[in-house]
Amino acid sequence: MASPPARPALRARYDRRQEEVVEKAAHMFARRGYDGTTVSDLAEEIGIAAGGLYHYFGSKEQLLIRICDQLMEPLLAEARELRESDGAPGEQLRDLVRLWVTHVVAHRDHMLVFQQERHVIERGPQWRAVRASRKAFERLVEDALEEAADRLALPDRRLALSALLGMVNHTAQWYRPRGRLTPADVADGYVDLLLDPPTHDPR
Amino acid sequence: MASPPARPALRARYDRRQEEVVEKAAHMFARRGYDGTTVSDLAEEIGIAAGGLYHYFGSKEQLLIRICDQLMEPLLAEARELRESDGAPGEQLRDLVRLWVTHVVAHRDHMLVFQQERHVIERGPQWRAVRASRKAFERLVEDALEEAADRLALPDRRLALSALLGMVNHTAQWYRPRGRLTPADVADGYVDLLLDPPTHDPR
DNA sequence: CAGAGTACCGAACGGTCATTCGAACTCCGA
DNA sequence: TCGGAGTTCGAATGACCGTTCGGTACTCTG
Repeated sequence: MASPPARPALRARYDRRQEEVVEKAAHMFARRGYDGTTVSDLAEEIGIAAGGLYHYFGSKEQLLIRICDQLMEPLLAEARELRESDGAPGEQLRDLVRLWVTHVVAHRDHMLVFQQERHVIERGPQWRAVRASRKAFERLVEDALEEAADRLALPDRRLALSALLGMVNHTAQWYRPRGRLTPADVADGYVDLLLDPPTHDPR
Repeated sequence: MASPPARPALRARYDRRQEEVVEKAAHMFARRGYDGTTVSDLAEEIGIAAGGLYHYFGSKEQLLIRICDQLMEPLLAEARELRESDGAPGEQLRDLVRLWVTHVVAHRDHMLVFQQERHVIERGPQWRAVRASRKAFERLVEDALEEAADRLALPDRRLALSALLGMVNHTAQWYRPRGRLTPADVADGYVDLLLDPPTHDPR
């Protein structure tokens, strides 16, 4: 991998191209799998020779790391921001899940890759940052659940957390943008499952 | 791949060995990924030379197919049996989810492989049977949800189905047999989330 | 114990793939 | 228009891996 160009005018183009590679790679990895996609396949999709890709990335694995980073880092940042904002503590859970589902849906390919390559992510020191991001985010969700504990439909909070993680992550596998549900609809559905029905409802 | 031995006395040993290969393969595939596990790795784990494995399996992919088949076929069969049994129609959902979670937990490695290699399963005619099993099973779950529709906490049944699929499948990723929750506990938790609280409860 | 059927070995093969690298080309800045 | 930084090509490389196959040792059967 070459270092990025020093001249600012060229730097922009370089960054744009690099971004294109990440995006196309995420799409192909999601469809055919990481190992099922050769560097040549990817290069052909971009429109350059295989060797040319290494101008933008040091290795195939670094590309994969970048995909996962781009997924987790902004999500974590936004979630932290939300957490520090004021707002009814009980309603933070709903906002968090909305943010989360929206993110998953907006980066479906990244998410599918992230899930499919779990075994790679779990091993190796080069994945430490990605693992830390995921852990930190899950911790935020856990805290939000804790704050809504008195309204939780499930006595076991660990189980509630696992259930929520399962539901939201699985969303990447079935959600279609042109469907009838918005990401917020989906998120609200999940939260409604987790929380007891409002008490002001007389039967 | 050689044909199985004709002599019955040897057939038993052959079958046992084959089963051992499937089990060990599922375990390694779950941990290191399908592509991350070489045939030599697997052979070493079994304790024979790489070539020797081909005595029991035609190819690495056939082995993967077998793993997925062994996961889905018994599950589908048991689910169908349950469905045809008598029992309160409303309670079939709970029994089905219990059966399902128990199965997922008992075959965690198979399940993890099944999820991780989704992109392979979706392609190619040799995977048709596996895809059909999964589809049929999901259909059974859908029907059970339908029957419990009047007690569902979520108006949107498709969303409820997706949520349930997400929760249960995700269970393979966190459940530990030595934990404090039994599979039935977990299953009941999921069902409790999906169903409205019982109406006979006076506040 | 003989010999057929069975299990496994171990070396080799063919193919694929990530990665490297020097040359060639493009295009910006002066 | 020129020089050089930046970009891409294309061929080569080296490693790895799934699979094959002929031979060997083992085991059950009669």
